[in-house]
Parts: sequence; C-alpha cells; structure tokens
Amino acid sequence: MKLSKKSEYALKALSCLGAPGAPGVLAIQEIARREHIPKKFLEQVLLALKRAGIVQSTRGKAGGYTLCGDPETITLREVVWAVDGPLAPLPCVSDTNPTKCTDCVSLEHCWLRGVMLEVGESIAAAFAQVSLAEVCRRAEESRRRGSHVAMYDI
Amino acid sequence: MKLSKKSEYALKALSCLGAPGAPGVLAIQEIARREHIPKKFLEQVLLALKRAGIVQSTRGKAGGYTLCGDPETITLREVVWAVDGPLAPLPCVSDTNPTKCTDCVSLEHCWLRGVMLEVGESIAAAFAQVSLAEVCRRAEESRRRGSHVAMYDI
DNA sequence: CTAATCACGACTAAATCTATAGATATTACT
DNA sequence: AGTAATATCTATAGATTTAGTCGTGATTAG
Repeated sequence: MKLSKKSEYALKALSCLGAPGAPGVLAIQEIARREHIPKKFLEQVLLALKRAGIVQSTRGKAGGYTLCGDPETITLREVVWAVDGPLAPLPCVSDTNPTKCTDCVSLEHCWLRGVMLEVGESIAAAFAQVSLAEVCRRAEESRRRGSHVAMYDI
Repeated sequence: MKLSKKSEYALKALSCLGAPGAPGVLAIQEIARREHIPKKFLEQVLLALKRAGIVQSTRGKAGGYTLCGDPETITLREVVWAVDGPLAPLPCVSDTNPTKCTDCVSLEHCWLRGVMLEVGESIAAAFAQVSLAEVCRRAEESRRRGSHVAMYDI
C-alpha cells in the first residue's frame, strides 16, 4: 500500500508547475534539475500526466510542460491514478476498468468485491480530498523552514 | 495500491477459522486444501497472523490453528497490517514505526508527511470499518449462490 | 540548418513478492 | 519408546513489478 516513485516524481513536478509564482512553461530538464529526478524517468511520468490531461506540452526548442487546470481542482487522486493506475485494492474494484481477478469465476461472484468496493471508494475519497494547491502550499511552507534541500521521499 | 496475495490468503484462512459453524482447530494442510492455497506459503501467512495475536496455534499431532478473538472485532486493518505491514502511503506516516524516507532530511521536514498523514489515516479507517465477521457473511452468501468454487483473487 | 525540446519503444537492473525446500521441534497415539 | 502428524524456522529459488537507461525520431524557434 505504498506510493510509487512515479507518484512522488509526479507530485514534485506538478508542485513545480503549479507553484504560485511559477513560469508558464518548464522543460523536463529544468524540472529534473530542480527536483533531483532522473530526467529520462521523469519523461515517462510527464507523458503519463499529459495523457491524463493534467499537463500540456509544447514541442520544439523552448518547449516544455504547462499545468492544464487549476491547482485547486487537481487532486492527488487524479495524479496518482494517472501514473500508477487504479487505486483499487482489487482488480475487480476499479472504477474505470473493472476486470475479473485471476481465479474469480466472474465479477459478480467475487465474494470480496462487495466489501472491497466500499474500501476502495474510501481510499479514493481520501486521495481526492487533497488538492495540488494544498501540496504546493505545504511544499512552500517547508521550503521557508529551510528544509527543502534533499526533500522527501515517498 | 493493491492488496497482496498474503492478504488474500490471510482473509481466506481467517474466513475458514471464523465461519459460524467452523471447528475450533484447523491444520494448515486442511485450510490449504479447502482454499487452494500453497501450503508452505500459507504457513508463513499464519505465522504472521499468530505473531500479531490474531490466531493461536497448538503444535504436535492433532495440532492446528484457532482464531483468537471475536470475528466481529477483528478488522481488515489488523489482518492486512499483520501480513503486509503498515498501510501508510509513506514510510514516515506509519502509526507504529515511522521511519525517515530515504531522501528526507528528517521526519519533521518531509513536506508530504503532513498531507499524507491525513490520507493514511483515512485509508486505515476504511480498512478498519470491515470486520472479519462481515467478510465471513459475504463469503457464506457467495457460497450459497454457488460461486465459491475457484473463488476470488485479490 | 541547427540546437533544443518532446515522443516513444525497447531494454537493463534492482527490488519486491510469491512460492518452495529442507531441517527441527512438539505432541498424540499406539 | 516409536511413529506419524503437526507447527516452526531459515534459506533460497523463481516470478513479477518497479525504477531507471538508451537510442532514435519528430517538432519547432532562431
């Protein structure tokens, strides 16, 4: 039940793009440098975020990434979902793409599905409560306390 | 964010031990047979459950495992915790054993810790809401509908 | 045309999860 | 005492997932 590096990097990157005074466009290289993320790996993460519609990209020289929506309305749920897939505790509990578990006779017959649907919903709700803006505020606060050097890990 | 096989097997095993008409003691072999779980793997799972005080064991011939408490008060939270460790989304968010994340300067300085503490609590609460008794009821229900053959997967 | 950038697929390495093996200790029963 | 069935424990093999790398192509400002 642990967040992945992808999620960590996604949040770091988005907190760069979504910070109050941030420039509109940031290149992968720049984000990678600031947040100490392997550039090629970040590439994949940003691609996932782009496909989910969370960021936009402009190609070519002077290109880069821009946040798509309002940081207040972008939630941890979307972000984590975009890079790591469903938060569901079982494959059959996924909102968007429920698939039969390997030994399961069928979706309807999975005896854990009922319980886990509820659990899954609660988990999703927990992540949905946190906005990107909130994450940015906390990051800024932490930065002011002088502890945003090597930062965090997830 | 997916449950492990260990958790799945733990729930299967406990739903054997905690079912209304269940005999007091069940041997690993018997549980493994009923639920189609690799015996040696189940061994590890039950050992973890024992160390967490969820089940008791008696050794020697005619030995086996017994549920320790009341199925109504045993929750998914305890079970998953016992076999998979903390549900916390970050190492630093663990209730029982908060440890500094790898790149983190310190516990207090992790800028995601604040947000994630809240998320982690919600997740834990979600799992705590489901009792073993509830799982047993659902399993029984599913069994009556004739679909408890190959069962489920997590 | 060139340099900087994103896009994409394939690949490698490391870590974790799942499962198995084998040896030991304990107990009931004869 | 001896035997068979059981739990306990450590180690390790195999499979899967995650993390990170590489190379090549496409796009665009200057």
